[in-house]
Amino acid sequence: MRSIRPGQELMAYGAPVSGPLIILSGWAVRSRILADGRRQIMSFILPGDLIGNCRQRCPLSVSSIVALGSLTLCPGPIAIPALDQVYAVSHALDEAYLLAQITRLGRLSAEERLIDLMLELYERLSLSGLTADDGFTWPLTQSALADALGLTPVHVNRTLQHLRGRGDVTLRSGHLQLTDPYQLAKRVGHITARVTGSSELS
Amino acid sequence: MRSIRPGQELMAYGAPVSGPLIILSGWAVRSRILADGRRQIMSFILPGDLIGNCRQRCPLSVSSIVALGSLTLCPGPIAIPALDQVYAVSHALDEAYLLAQITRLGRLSAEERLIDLMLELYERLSLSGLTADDGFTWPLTQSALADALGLTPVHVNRTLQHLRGRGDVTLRSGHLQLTDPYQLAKRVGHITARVTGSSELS
DNA sequence: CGAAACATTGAACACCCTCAAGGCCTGTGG
DNA sequence: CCACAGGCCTTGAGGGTGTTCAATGTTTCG
Repeated sequence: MRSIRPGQELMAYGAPVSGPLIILSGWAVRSRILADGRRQIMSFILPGDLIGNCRQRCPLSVSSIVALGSLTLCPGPIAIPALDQVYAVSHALDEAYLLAQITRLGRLSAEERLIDLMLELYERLSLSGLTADDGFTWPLTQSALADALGLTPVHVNRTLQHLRGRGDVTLRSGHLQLTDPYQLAKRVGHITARVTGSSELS
Repeated sequence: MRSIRPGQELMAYGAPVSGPLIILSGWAVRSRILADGRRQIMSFILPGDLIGNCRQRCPLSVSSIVALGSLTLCPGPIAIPALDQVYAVSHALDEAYLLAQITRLGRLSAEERLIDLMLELYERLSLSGLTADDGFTWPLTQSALADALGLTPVHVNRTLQHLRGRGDVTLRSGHLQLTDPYQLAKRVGHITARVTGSSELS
């Protein structure tokens, strides 16, 4: 098990991938920085998630991975046939979340993007039992949210206030509370990721 | 080998994935349609590309796949250990292209998005020998481009004319010609996808 | 207690959208 | 051969969503 400090880079863009890691606690982001400093967050990595899950020889990282807060992680087991399915499902879910992110950025309004992302995080954390009473720990700054949603921090702030004003969410001191997740999902047309026919998840 | 008509759906969203397929000729798109009719194209599928490349049990499709023009394809070989690496690299490249798409949609301007996508398609087709003299067949309507780039067809049209006006590209009758790919790549900070340490690609 | 990071607010502007109309090209049928 | 229909592309004018710049308030932490 390893401990990581806030802001530390777990994996650098273009660097060789050493091996699979499992996040035990804390959040991280997969991101890319453009030449002029613009940053795009591709996806969020939550407790229980697997990273560095590559099958090709000499894999290179296609994104950098940065710890949002303090993080603990441990090496993932390799070459255990019984875990093939777990790795495969994990990989498929990762892909599904990337597709959801593309749809958010390409076709949703700022308000829809925020709600849709909150619902995705809520569902993913629920699978690990990290939610309680439709709420969960929220370590994201508005600036990080902006980089994930393709917006500016200023506009994220205004959109958040709009959501608070409508009573859709309660967000303060690192905790997000969804007033009515089902109703929100219906409003923005949010769909839950599903990658296998049977109901075996994660 | 199978032939597919223009507009035909190869794979439906949420439907079981039957098995791997290889595109022999023609282009297709991975897309998702929202409840109100908005469409987002996640990625383009080019000749030589592999689809339905899932390892989990009972895989469900997380996007629908639609033929852009006429298409020919054949089933991909399965359970041949020697091909594991090919499948792994194909999968890694797919992921890299999704990340590139996320960055395009989240942080690039309309003009940058267009150029960046053109360069990606150019590079991918080059790997299959489907380009000649910095140009290639261009089967995309402006409407399809808009759905891929998160823009409206009207604005795609205006942006294209701007590019033509600057002499960056020549686009007419189904053929795209890049005036100076290297210069364009430099201008928008485009980076070529790379997923393995050695120089074995595709 | 002071500094730094984060959140909030206002005003002006830009990029891209919407709506609507017209032009071009291709294939089809009379 | 011509008329017509249906995609697709093009163009204009006006409006809205989100940006930029800048300043102030708030929280956190050493």
